[in-house]
Amino acid sequence: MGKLTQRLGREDWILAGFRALSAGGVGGLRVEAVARGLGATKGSFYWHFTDPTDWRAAMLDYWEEAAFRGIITALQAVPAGAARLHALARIAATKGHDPSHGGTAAEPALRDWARYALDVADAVRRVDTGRIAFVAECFQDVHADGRDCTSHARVFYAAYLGLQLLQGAPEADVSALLDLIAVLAKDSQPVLIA
Amino acid sequence: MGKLTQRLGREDWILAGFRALSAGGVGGLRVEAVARGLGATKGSFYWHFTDPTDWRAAMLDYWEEAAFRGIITALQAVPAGAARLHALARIAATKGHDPSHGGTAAEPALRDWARYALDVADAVRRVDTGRIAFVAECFQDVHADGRDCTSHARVFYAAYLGLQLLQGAPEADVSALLDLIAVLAKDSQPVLIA
DNA sequence: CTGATTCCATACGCTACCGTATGGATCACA
DNA sequence: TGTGATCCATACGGTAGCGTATGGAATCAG
Repeated sequence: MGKLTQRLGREDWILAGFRALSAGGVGGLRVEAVARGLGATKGSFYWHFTDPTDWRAAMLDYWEEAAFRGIITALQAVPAGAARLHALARIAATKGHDPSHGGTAAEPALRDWARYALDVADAVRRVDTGRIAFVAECFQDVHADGRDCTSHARVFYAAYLGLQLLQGAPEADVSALLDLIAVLAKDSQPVLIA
Repeated sequence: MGKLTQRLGREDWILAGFRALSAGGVGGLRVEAVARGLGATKGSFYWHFTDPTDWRAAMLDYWEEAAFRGIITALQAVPAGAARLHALARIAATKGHDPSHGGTAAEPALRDWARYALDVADAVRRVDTGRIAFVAECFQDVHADGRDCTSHARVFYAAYLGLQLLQGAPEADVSALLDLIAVLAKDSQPVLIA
């Protein structure tokens, strides 16, 4: 979590913001409430941030960086091809449930937040397209011909998001995603984009 | 929308609640703010409801009924089999975008609300399992053998939810879902639930 | 140790919302 | 038209959060 110092930094407030976000949604991002959770007062807050708006912007920057790095760099270690896709399925279905890192646990709430704030929507869109592009590369590594796998990747990523929403058992989600990979990879026809 | 009367009924407040929910999320469900939107004051509210809690419970009942009826009764008219699955894909990818009915437009916000309120989570879970069961029936009609299609249905429904989250072009979503149906229906192996 | 800088608690006025109480407006119906 | 029931606006006190101002504590440089 935060450092062991008594004095707080911007990052402490940002991480506390993610905790509040995942616990209470966008409505939980209140200065004085989070301050109580940190054992501080808003005097600290208004030292590190000019506004709650400033705070939220900092959270957004932090998340966009972490969300993109998170899943993808973890997979760079796995050799390309089918193995990487399988690892992706396993990570995707399990990572959402660990509350360690603020950013990933708060992602559903952030996604809802995106519906009311334009800048949040932009950040989410950038992360999504980046992830989909990466998944498309994974599918292309499997097929080894030059075709476009964006549509497959998009459906797979959508299924991942949806399963996360359905809050089912992680093992069942893993097998469902693995099955979906198998079924999509077996499909030899390029997808028509009508 | 509401009736043309000046006096409001419970349903007017419920529908206004859905409008506020989809416009501003759970944080938008404030009595006095919604009252202003209705050209009324909270005097009316506290006549029809004892609490904001009472209000939200009524909204939840209303939604659970409408959300279950909505997609499914629209499909009972279509003959069973592949045609029904295709119609489902088309409805699923387009219905989310029309703001006519409060309940369907507010569904994403309601889904987020479910993360913080237990009763909302229960209602959403009931609707989801009902819809998945219906989709499973559709897949079974296609295969015409007795196998369990719940896993396929779950993945398809998850993809539908995810695509809705991704906010892409409706036509692209339709084709993606149709493609997914084709690919899933082609799959002759029953899915292993590991 | 001392001065300067960094960081934060406290106090204050302001706004928005909640919940209740009460009187008045409007409608149904005879 | 009158009368009871239905519906609602207004007014009030209470709570919670925002933003600022100000003094003081913690920390670091020298």
